Amino acid sequence: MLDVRIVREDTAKVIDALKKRNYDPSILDKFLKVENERRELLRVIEEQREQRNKISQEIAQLKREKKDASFVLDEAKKIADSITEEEGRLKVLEEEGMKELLVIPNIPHESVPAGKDEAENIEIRKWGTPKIFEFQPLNHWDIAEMLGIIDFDRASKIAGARFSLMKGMGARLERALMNFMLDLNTSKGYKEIFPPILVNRDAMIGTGQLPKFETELFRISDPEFYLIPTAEVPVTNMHRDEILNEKDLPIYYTAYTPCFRREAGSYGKDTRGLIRQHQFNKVELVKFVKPEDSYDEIESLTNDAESILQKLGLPYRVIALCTGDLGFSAAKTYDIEVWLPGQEKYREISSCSNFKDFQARRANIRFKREGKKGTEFVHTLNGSALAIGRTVVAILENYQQKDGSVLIPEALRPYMGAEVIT
RNA sequence: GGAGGGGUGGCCGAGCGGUUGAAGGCGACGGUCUUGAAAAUCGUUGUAGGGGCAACUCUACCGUGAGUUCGAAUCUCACCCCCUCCGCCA
Repeated sequence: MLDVRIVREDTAKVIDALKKRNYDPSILDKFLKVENERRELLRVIEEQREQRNKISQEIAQLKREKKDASFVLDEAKKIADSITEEEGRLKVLEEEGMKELLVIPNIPHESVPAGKDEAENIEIRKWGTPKIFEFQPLNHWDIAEMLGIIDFDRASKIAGARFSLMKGMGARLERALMNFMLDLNTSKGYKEIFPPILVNRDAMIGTGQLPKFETELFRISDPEFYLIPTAEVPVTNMHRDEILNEKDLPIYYTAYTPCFRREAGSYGKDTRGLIRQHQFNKVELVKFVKPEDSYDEIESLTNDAESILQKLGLPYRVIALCTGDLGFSAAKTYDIEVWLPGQEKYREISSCSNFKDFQARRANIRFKREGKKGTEFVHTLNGSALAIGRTVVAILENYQQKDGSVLIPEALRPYMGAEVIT
């Protein structure tokens, strides 16, 4: 959520940001209109309340002196009625305003390249060299099926399309990656968290999934809960409605969770294999930092995610998302894309974002500076480190051998208890 | 699922419907005392929004939301959360 003050007083800047994101700037019109009415009305109401409070004091005084108060009482009654009525109108305006404000996206940082869609994202750096195979490398689903470590047919029997079932060394690989990533992240100072994966509506609003992206989430009713699409949601919301101490910042968390996504609107995309699933595992990094540090922190967070790929020996590139491709809540995002020999393409395996105060404002996460009055919103960041299903894909495809077996990356062998999957 | 208890400021903990933004204590900060520290003592100590150059001032907030009232932390209703006991359960 943007600072209402900025929307009101620096409207041009917000319009500019919306245009860069391919949003229609007229979404601001209604908000601004409602907001002005709200402020005007609030002013009137506060004046009336002041009057009412004064009269109430008078009544109290008269009663204490056992004097007759009926005259002032009439007047008080009139004001009270008027206030009740105006407050009703105020509430409507507040709700309308909030409804509008919650669907306005974050303002991209000035360092974010301008562009209308993913074609205009900028490659920042590359690591590793895609291996030249002396045979035609296979897709991961072919490899996995031959090795008998993933069973898509049975997954679809028991759940449906876009689900997978790991078996034997496949299941072991999934678990090994989880532990490997968590161990590496915690060794860098991230505190391990294992949060609820069902959350309430307020949590989803806090990180920006709701109200705009309802159709991308799984929801259960009775009682109402949402399945998290990423650990970002529960972990960021840990500090909702809190005032943190300056000395506690920065806070670094890492969390493994299953993630659930409807993938509505992606029919026909990545229908085979592990790339796009309704349920997948992911290890996430989340940071709470002081505003002045957040752009350094996104660099180090991205580096931390990259280091996992380096340890696994998987070639990747880092790209900066352009303004048109940036997510709703993000001010800046780097995607890390891993090389997939089966597709001869780099594919997203991590997304690292700085949300600045956008989520903090929605979730009301503040901090207090030592010796300073008042509070400020923290900046929040997060990134995958990494999406586990896609890491499995990358390992199977990059480490496949001519005989159909798959070598285990060195760093993972202690976790796998094996050097190769045959 | 059944029965009961409870949610007040950073924390603990009071609070006859009327100067209660909220006693008291702890903690924190500042001063005095002390060579220094402790002890003692005095003072300060919530958040947000509005108005004013400023001193300052107004409004709201005692789990959440509705209601009663001129006036609600205090009364009524609904909901949420926490705790205890019973039942059930991985």
